[in-house]
Amino acid sequence: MASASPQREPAPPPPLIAKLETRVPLRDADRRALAALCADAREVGPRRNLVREGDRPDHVHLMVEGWAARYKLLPDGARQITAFLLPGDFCDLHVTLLGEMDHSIATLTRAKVAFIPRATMDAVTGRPGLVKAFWWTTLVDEAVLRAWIVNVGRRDAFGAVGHLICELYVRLRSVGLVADHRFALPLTQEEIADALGLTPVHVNRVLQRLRAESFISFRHGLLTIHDYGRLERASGFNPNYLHIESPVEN
Amino acid sequence: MASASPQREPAPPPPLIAKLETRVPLRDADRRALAALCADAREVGPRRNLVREGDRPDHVHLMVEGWAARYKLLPDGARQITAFLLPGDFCDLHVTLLGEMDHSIATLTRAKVAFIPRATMDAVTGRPGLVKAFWWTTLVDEAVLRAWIVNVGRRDAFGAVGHLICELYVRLRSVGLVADHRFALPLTQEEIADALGLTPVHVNRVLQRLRAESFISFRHGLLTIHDYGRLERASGFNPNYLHIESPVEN
DNA sequence: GTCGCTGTCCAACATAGATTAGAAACCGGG
DNA sequence: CCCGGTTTCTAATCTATGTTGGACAGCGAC
Repeated sequence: MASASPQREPAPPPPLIAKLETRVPLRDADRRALAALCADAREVGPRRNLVREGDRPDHVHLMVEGWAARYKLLPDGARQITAFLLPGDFCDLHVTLLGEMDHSIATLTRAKVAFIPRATMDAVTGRPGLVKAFWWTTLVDEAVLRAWIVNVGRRDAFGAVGHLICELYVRLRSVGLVADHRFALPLTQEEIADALGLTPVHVNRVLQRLRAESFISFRHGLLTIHDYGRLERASGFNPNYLHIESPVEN
Repeated sequence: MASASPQREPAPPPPLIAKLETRVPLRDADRRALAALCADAREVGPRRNLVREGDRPDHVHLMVEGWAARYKLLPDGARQITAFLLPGDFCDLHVTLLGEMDHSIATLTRAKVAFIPRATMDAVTGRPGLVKAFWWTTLVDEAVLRAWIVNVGRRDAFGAVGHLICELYVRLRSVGLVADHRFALPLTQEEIADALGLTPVHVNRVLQRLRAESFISFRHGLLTIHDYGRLERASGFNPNYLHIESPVEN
């Protein structure tokens, strides 16, 4: 299968650049350096490991298209997903400075992933403008992690699922992947469960309820939010932690 | 009360420098710049807010002595602690690049905190060696957050408490705050509960069990681990995510 | 020494969510 | 169009953890 989804845009600026530019000003040279990073992206099938805990990968992975997840496995086989990686997200900027991977990363859907040699990465990291830009993305990632801890630790299942949906909605919208209040959510109920520390059957119950009370509809991987404000309130979502601030009316 | 705890060391190198130096080589000039940051530290009482969600603080806070916590409040008043801040930890490096605080920070014990003006911070951040060093700390913080998500999401209360104890043990040891297998743990059972998404009464139950099965003893804010290996195994703790690697035999 | 506060501990009871098992719907491939 | 593997959905049962309420211990202030 060469061409994948029915709706597809030419998207001249790679999502990474688009994302960085919403917040950090980039020079032309920087922009070119970044574009080069995204150049050589490989197709990867769904449910493929990109790196595994314990690896010391010699290159950094960058999502160009499709979804991936960061996860940890427990001795008893349980899995906890700690992040969903969307187009424009680095998978493992860490390896630049940290040694060994402390978690694994796998694609969820078929995806396009850029494999960036460590050396190239170091070169880019040499540019003062770009270290800052990358540091910024790291800080936002951190903020998302904090929000997830709250989600898992103190919200009930209903609130947690609602909150996750709101987050994905805002993040995807900021990358232009939301049309109206509808977006592709290629997640299995089990994957949602693993992200929220729940059981697939309980996620199912919650999803039923979200539908029954007409917050959302979700079929065939397409999710529609019927009343965003109501969902936001019901799940105590506050987008401030995503630091998208001024959507930069460009 | 002027002098607090019985055991206290002169500790000429501020914990921040000690911490950074375990991993990133620093130049003399860098070291001096860092020392300057720690210079003007103020005493702060216990349970004082340093910053609150929504603030746009004009300076960065750095823990020099004592404990603090990062937390979020939910609409229903529940609290989730997302990090414990120990000596040498920055509280809010974020504000350098992110705008508004998306969470609050409060001291837990009486503490010494350096208030670093944003301008000073920017100057320091200008040094290539130091941006990297700071970026490294951010990456480790991130790794800790991921471990916490697993803790809260997929471990049962017993495992979670055990895991937290192991983490604090290793982190404190790396800063020289552990003698034998005993260290000061100035946390209330309620604070532990708020960190793990549990209830104070259930934390109490778990603590009882940890004592009954002689994993630890914990009285008067002093915690002793009786068999570290066993506790590590029982709680599925793997220190790899702290990236302390070579404990730098100095 | 007593008061008042905070933190620990304890017990009885309630419930959100886990577990297990299986039926139905869906999907890609031959 | 059928087949085997996934994913979704349901129902019945069980359990870890939450809730409430109250006793007790430690400790600083007076």
